[in-house]
Amino acid sequence: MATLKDIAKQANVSACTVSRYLNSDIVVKKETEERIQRAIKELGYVPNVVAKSLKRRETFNVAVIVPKINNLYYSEITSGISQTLGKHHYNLYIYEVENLNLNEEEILQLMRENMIAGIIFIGLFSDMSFQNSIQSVIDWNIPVVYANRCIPYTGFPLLYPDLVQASKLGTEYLFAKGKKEMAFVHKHLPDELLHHFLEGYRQASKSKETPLVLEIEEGMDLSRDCVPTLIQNKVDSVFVLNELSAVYLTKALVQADLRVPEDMAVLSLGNSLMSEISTPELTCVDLQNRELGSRSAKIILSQIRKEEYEPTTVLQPFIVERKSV
Amino acid sequence: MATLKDIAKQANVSACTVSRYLNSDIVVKKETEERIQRAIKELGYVPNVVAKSLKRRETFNVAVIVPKINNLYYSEITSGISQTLGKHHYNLYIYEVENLNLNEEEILQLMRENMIAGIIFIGLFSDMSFQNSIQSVIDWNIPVVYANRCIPYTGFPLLYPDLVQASKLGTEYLFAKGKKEMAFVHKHLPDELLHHFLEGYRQASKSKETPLVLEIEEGMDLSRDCVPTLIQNKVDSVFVLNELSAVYLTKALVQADLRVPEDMAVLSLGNSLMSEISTPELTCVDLQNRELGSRSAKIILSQIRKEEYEPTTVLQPFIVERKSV
DNA sequence: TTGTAGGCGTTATCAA
DNA sequence: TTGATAACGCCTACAA
Repeated sequence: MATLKDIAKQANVSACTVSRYLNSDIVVKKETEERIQRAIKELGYVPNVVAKSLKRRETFNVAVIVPKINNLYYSEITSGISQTLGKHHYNLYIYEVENLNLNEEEILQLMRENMIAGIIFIGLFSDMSFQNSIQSVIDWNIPVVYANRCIPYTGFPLLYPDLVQASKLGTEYLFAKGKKEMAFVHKHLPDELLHHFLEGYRQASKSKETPLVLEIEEGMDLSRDCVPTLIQNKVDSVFVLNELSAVYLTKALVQADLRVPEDMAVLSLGNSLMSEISTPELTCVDLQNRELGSRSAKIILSQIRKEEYEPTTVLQPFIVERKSV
Repeated sequence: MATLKDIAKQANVSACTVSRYLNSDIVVKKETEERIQRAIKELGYVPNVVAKSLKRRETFNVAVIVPKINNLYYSEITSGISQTLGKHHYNLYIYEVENLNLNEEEILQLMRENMIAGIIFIGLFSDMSFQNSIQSVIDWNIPVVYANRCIPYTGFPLLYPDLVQASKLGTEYLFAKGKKEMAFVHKHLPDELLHHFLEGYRQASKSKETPLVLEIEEGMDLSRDCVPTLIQNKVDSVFVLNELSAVYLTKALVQADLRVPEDMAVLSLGNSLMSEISTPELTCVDLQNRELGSRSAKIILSQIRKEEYEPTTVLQPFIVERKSV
């Protein structure tokens, strides 16, 4: 394995010159350049990024901490990150929390050991729990981005979709389609988040009454536990705040011989392939997950380069019309 | 940022001793150990893996080269890899070829620059094209695993599902369900692979006649171009060799007022969430993608550790019964 | 425009 | 059981 020194010797210059040439900030003589080029080819030289990282005290590695990678919701975000990072020649580490069995402290220690250039957290730690490690991250001065959760903390850049707007758009859309009585269905959504949706509903409906809110609990049978409740409450449309649940609920509705959307409209939150392959195809509120990832990566890069960046990025959702509303 | 030396000074030992203690191959005196431990705590020492890598000339980073991460087929494999790697404290780099705009040579150069401990290719390069770089990989002596494509090359470990068996199982299953005339539907499947399926069919049907094989081409409308062909050929069951296509074809069949499975059974290849949320839920041949990933990771680790490993791993598929057959 | 020398943080070799 | 010393491959003052 040839090193810089070998190239230098072969080209009859000093290692320093080769290094300068490769990092091409300062110009070298044309003839020198040619000799170096030839030596590199002849010896099949490949620079050693690890040595470079050690010397420069920085790597080109960005870590993404994600709950689960085989989930279209997260993998869409991740793919956006990957795309932007790749364009800028940064490498992408993936850490699936589900598989890792590490607590936050340990994850952060791992980041530090590996001289990670920046960390992108994709919404996963319960907000308060992460609060504990914030101090470490700040002390250590590692660029961090927190994507996909709206938490009130402003110590590092946040990116998330405008959930109030998502709710408002969705609610307006259902009303515009002639629906009178809507319900929200969600799965383990913390109160803070649910609150955004109720606020959006309030803005759109201009009514003081709160709509029915149904939580899907673990092991619940939608056909038995959920559909009857909706019917009893004379609900004619549901806004399901979890895409997969929207798909399953739609299945349950169809099975109960309800027509979607005539008897019951279903609006799903999130626009992955799942909504598209559901039957009927789900109309949904697109949260722009890929864009979220891409922007997260850009902000991490800005931080790494000590450039300016937006402390908060709120993405605007939009409706994608299909056949379930 | 405290270093080994700082710890050594604080604990009144040499850096060497601290290093030995941390890598705990050789024992140190109990009293020394305590002093070192205390120093580490007091100074908040975190080892520097980059320096370690440089010195030891090896990293703990494994790269996965994957066509597309936001695709359940690949992300299931990737997640299996991630899980196994995580258990052994290896880090996972992800390179999405679709985003990378790099040719093989460049990818391999990247791997080398970063001193990657091993590379897992997930079926993506057209076989012959990858053939060109094989020599580099072998020369460079980087552990490599090639997952999810059955190619005849045996220079490095291969893992793939038994496609002949998948086809045989599927065919037998369709016949067992009383179907008389089946067709294969695929999308851009190269002839070598298609061949496996025809072989499996032959073994299961014991007939010399070849079944109808229908290729879905780019921009094809399934309802218009595919369903009529199936009907004209009096086909009563299809084995779709691509999960997403199976979902869409099922949609088209239902739209054409065919009953699935009574008029036309659909068997899908691959068992991700997609088959499960399709309507009707798709019976499928599970290719064990997560297991494939997990095994790939294990083989990479064996190679890295210079242990023995299976040069070829063939995973046995199995039927998952749902409602489309 | 180019070269010299020292060090990034760790581990390996050898000696004590 | 421990320590001194020299690398690993690269970058960067500083000097020429």
